[in-house]
Amino acid sequence: MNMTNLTPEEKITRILRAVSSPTRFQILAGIGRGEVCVCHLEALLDMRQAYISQQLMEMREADLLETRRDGRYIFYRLAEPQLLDSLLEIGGLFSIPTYELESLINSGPHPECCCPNCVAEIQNSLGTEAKAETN
Amino acid sequence: MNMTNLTPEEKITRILRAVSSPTRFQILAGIGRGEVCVCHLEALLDMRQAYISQQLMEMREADLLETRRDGRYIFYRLAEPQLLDSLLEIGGLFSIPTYELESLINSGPHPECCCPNCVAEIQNSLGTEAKAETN
DNA sequence: ACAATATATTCGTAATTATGAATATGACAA
DNA sequence: TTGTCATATTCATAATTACGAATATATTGT
Repeated sequence: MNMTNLTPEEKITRILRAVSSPTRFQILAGIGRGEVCVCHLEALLDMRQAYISQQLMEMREADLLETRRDGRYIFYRLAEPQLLDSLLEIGGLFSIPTYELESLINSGPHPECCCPNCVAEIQNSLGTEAKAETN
Repeated sequence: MNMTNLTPEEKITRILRAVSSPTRFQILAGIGRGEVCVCHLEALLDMRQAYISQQLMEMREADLLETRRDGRYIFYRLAEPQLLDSLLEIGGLFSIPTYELESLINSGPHPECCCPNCVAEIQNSLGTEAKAETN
């Protein structure tokens, strides 16, 4: 699909449409400003893996997401993390408290996710925790 | 439809969904930062009246639009005109030139619209034009 | 009261989207 | 090379949405 011959309204609504389903918004927020693997989202959002993959594909086709492969893990990240800020801003215009949306935005590892990112971060915080205890 | 029991993701996507169809985006932009009547949009966008009304209703139900009646005309305006800025911003993030979207945003009267607003403004500019000619 | 005009609503159907079930692929470890 | 795990794809169908045709309503001028 060549996008250069889209009208301006088609271009912008292609983006908007991709985030305008509650499920996809949750997934987008679940990815947050960093990068996460699919199983992370699975644990975080309690959705079936196949379903998450489908929605990720839709957002990827709309150029919202980019991916990086690391072994058998595939990490997703927002192509434009600032999109989250714009969406919070729109929420603000319509009286949606920022903290409500912010609370959906992922940050940090998930205990049930076993991807290298999460495992590393959890080990890390266990370390500092132990170190803190020795004080 | 009581909105207080919606989840945050439902609240925000209710707004996003309402602007995520090319037709509705055109109408929203056609209203612009001021207020216009339905027949204005009819002339501007070359769409059928009934169809425009339907889409206006959808956006009104999503609280995007407000109305004012003046005789047999009903004027629509954005509940939050800043929404346009946020949408342009999102467009910018995804390489949609601002002028492309800006060009869809209505400003000023339409020669084929006979509502009081348009007629007044056109008369007005004819006046200044005539005055300009006398210089 | 009636005609004309601006806008809204209802209804039917075509088109699209959502979403589950099943299965495939690709990478790694043993 | 086989099994396992992470992720992707395909397919079917339920649910929703798009959008035209027809008609209704509200306001104003006559």
